[in-house]
Amino acid sequence: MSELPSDVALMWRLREGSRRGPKPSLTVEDITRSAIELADAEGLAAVSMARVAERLGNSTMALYRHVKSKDELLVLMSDAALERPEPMPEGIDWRTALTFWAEGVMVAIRKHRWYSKLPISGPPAGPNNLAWFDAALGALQDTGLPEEAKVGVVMGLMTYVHGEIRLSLDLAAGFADNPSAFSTYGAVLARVVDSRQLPALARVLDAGVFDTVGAFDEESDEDFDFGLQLYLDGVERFIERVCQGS
Amino acid sequence: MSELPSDVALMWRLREGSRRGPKPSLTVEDITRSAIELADAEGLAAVSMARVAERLGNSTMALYRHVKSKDELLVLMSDAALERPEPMPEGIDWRTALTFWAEGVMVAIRKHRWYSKLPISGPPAGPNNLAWFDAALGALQDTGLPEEAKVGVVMGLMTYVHGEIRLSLDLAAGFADNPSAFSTYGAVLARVVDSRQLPALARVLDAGVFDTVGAFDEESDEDFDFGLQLYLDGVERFIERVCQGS
DNA sequence: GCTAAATAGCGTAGCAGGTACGCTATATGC
DNA sequence: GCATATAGCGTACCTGCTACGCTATTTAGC
Repeated sequence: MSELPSDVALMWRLREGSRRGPKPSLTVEDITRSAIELADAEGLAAVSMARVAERLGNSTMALYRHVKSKDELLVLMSDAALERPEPMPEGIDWRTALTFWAEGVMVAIRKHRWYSKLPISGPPAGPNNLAWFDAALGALQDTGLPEEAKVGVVMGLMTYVHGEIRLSLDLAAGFADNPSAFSTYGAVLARVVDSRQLPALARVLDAGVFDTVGAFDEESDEDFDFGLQLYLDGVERFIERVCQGS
Repeated sequence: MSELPSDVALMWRLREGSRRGPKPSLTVEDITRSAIELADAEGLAAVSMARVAERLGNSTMALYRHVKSKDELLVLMSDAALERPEPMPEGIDWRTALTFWAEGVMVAIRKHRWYSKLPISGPPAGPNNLAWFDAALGALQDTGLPEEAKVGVVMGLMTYVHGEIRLSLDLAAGFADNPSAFSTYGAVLARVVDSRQLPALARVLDAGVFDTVGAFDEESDEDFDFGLQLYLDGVERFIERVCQGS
């Protein structure tokens, strides 16, 4: 019966109603929602305690009655920003299900482009994060993998998916800041790459692979799907290997 | 002959020596090295322009003669912190080579635990980053994949590797901050997970998978290798498919 | 009801960090 | 030598997080 960490208690709304004192004019949910709206509109850098309070018509310090610190607020945002996953379609195989899941993650996070800039503070513990975790584990239900292997597969998948999203969002942000740095990427590399020192890269440049980077598109899921399918091919082989006896 | 971005020019040391004025008492390299040492010793949060300048026996504002902004300094750090990759052993197959490469990345980044907290500002453009990129492309030399496919494979691999490292370092940092939050992770989940709402996760808990999370170890490469091998299995299948004619 | 205790909101202030600006000293090109 | 470009730096401004203490408000316990 140890104490739960305060952020976990807040995310699961476990504070028991204490009675005495004035009625709160704010709730943690209001604060979190307001911070998320602000981040959506102006980016994570615009989220300061002062700006959030201003939006709510309160003073900066009022927030600290509901939230221990700004870091705690960021943790709350990171769970609240993810909506619940859509329920999986019935009767699909694990591979279709994980692809469906991965695209759901991508769609959910793309609604909040600051998401992947949040610091990771610990393993997933909020209700929405755990719901996504559960959904991915559920997709592996019929594979016969042992539970521990399912966790390994899902953790690797999460790492890949979050990493890919982070990369594409950060590149998109960089592109928005400074489009010319991208359209000239091929040219910059050509200026700087010595084919004696970086021969493999020079071959790629010669093949013109980076000449079209100017056509950079945040919404392009090509790279995302490509890497995802590679990983899932690996999972397929792993399942065959582990479950060959059954 | 357009201008190179100033951070790229700095990383490749392309500033041409201009003559007039006092001799600089500082170089960009000094500043970068000093910032890296400070981050190694006290974390990225300790890296302020003031602290870096103090280490160098200069005033804060002196740094701005060499570096446009703190963000630019971070970009310089992100390239300088990676050493050059060790040369690949001769005569190994692509899979051994990429595993060797991935472990090299992990070792290199683990020397600078703040690395994965850096914001991503654009595609790799510094000499060290490009050297690593080249090394991974070189590992696929004999596969017969077209250049564009190599790039896709390597990008996916980088995403996975960096993501996994980021996750493990951030979790390790969280663990150092607050070990009890980790040793009680299983217990927290048990308190909070309802087996009706999150059935797959509940099964994992029942199987006791999270009971040993207390034995959290930053150095454990198990998860890293597991996911890596899954991905490489996928690459293997991809190569077979694409190159079946040859 | 009445009182004591707990609590919400908030004003103030301290501290840290990034950086614009302008001054001074110094080295070089002409 | 003199004009000019540049290195270093002191000052000052702004933004951001948050500790502290005051006041007003509500309720538990009597």
